[in-house]
Amino acid sequence: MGKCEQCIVREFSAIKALNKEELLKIADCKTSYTVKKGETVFDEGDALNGIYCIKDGICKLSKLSDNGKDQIVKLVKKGELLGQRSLISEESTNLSAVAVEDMQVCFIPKQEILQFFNENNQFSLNMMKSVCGDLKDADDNMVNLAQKTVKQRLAETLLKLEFDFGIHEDGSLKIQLSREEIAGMIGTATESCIRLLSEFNKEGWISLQGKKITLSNKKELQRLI
Amino acid sequence: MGKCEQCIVREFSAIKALNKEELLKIADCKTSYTVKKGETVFDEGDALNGIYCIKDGICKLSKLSDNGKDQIVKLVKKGELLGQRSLISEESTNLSAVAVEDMQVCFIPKQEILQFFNENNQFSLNMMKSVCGDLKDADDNMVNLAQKTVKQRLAETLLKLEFDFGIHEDGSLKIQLSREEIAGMIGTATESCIRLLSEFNKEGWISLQGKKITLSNKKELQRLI
DNA sequence: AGTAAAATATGATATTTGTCATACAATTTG
DNA sequence: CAAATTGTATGACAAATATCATATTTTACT
Repeated sequence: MGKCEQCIVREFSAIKALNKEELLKIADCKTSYTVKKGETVFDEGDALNGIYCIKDGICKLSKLSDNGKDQIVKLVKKGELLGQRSLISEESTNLSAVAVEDMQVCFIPKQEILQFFNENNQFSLNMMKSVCGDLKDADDNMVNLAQKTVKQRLAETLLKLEFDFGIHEDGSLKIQLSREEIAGMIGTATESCIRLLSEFNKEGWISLQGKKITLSNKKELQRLI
Repeated sequence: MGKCEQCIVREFSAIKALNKEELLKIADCKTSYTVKKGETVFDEGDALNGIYCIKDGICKLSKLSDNGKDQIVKLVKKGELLGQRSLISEESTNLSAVAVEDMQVCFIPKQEILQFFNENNQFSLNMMKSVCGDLKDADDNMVNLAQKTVKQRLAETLLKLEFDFGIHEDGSLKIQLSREEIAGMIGTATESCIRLLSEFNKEGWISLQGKKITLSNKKELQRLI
């Protein structure tokens, strides 16, 4: 079992504030496992008994709306943590987490984390900063959802996906989402999303080959926003 | 100058974790002042050198969208703090804060707060919880904006305004917002908002007398959602 | 009080977006 | 491998919402 010292999560999350001793502690109590694409890490309403470190893969945080559609609130990728908000608020989750690609995660029990909060101030501060970052993103997102057209939101989302997750050698987006998932991110009907992707394709701004999306004219996409 | 001990902000915010000594410290360095309705506490992009305690009044946190409309992200009322996110993230603000009614605020310099973060763990925890609460609200709001109709959002917002700010003896909402502000909360055009308010009025679900709004059939409003 | 400015209200119309129907392609399953 | 299921695509239409125009009312100002 890994000692957490080399873990990527240590580079990108609040965990980086932990010292060797503390790392050994979580190495000792953590549970590692795999979550296959499409499988659920936790569900809306679940009470979490700890947080998840994402060693590899990507998952979507989403919430089911009354109309039956799943709104994707955030994509979380390797190096990041999952479940902090619920742990801090001492509430059950308001979102569900489902793997968008195969994931490697480690579960760390609540007690350990709470102890770090009490003993390691830098850890608390890092965690706070991370939540604040999420809050800022959420605020920005709210404004986009409220004030921008679906077309603008799609263009912005595509650019953000490329920025956040990168591209393959052939130029296509590394992250592969279904049309339904993209629609769930921008807050529109799946059909509208498909239609707009086709339109972008016809305009030559993107190119589509199956699930693969390549942004071929980012300037034009940027101009839309 | 007050000693902060009796201040309402101490009841409802992270400040409640501070002991007498710490309270005296902020009492010593704080600046109290009044912000008139319509005046700005801080503007999007401002670098804040501290946080604000709201002793009285209400303000709106909003963000200007590219289309020139102001999206209201949150209403903040007496007892709450303002500017924590920017302080923690060490970034300039992403939102502007404008008084919706006359406010009494106290400004506490950054250094004091940062010191409390280092020395008072409960204070940090409280602050974290508060930001997490904001994050949860923002997530919920995102889903509403993305998945619900304007009509549903208006109904929900009206109910929430009554819940959060209460009613006068005559039953009308204590908080008075312009139609434009309500539109900015639900993310729609001012005209659409006015039109729907008229419709709700005709249906007998609410009654309008100038800026005063009374929810006369909350069941029906609830049913809409 | 009287005028200007701003906020509210409402109609007419255009645009955007959602919904339903259907076809086809891709993927999964037995 | 074939059948069934799921995902993608597109058309036709309906519904929701924005925009523009124009009254009317309220508020602010000297």
